[in-house]
Amino acid sequence: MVTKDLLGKLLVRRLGKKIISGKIVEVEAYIGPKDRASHAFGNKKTKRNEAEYLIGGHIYIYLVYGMHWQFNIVTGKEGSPECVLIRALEPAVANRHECSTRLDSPVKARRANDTNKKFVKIRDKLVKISELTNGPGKLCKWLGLNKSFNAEDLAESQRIWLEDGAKIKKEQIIASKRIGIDYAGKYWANKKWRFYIKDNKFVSKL
DNA sequence: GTACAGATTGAG
DNA sequence: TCAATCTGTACT
Repeated sequence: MVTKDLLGKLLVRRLGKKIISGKIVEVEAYIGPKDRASHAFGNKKTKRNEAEYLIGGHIYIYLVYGMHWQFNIVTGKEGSPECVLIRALEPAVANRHECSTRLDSPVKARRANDTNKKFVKIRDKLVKISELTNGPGKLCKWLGLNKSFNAEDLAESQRIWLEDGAKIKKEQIIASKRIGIDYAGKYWANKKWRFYIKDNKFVSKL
């Protein structure tokens, strides 16, 4: 399954001259027309979700709750609306002591061995690095993603792309229920299509 | 046209 | 616990 293969890969973003990246540590699969929780349930196609029908490797990004972006990677064939929601990243800043964001100039994180004690400054607020990308809305904010990235091809883009990272062992991958889709009914809501890396501090929820 | 719910987050 | 506030859908 493509979904699990994304775990451990590096999502790389170019912001001007700066390049920031994060390891994908949490994903959710949405498998198209049959999936009641998918935006493309019943082959539904609207202006919002039409990027989902592109060939795998494109980006599908949309807004929820009027304020948060959700970053998805399309995984299906053309016309086959399947995608993977990226729920959490482990930012490279966690290992490097440095960070840059579109929201603020680069700031050095406080040196500390424990990730939970490292901070970066965003809009004059200190944010725990471990709180930076542990949620689908948060990671989009950190990477400065918005509607303009919709339908962008990850293989062609000069501002965002994927790189291979450390391979994640099967034993390290946990499967669980997807989040926030109770409206889809028990059958679909209970599908274990959320995958995350065991013991990773950046996963949004246990 | 109006009403409403949602793949969330952060403040109080 | 709740407000923020965009988008598509299902109504009138």
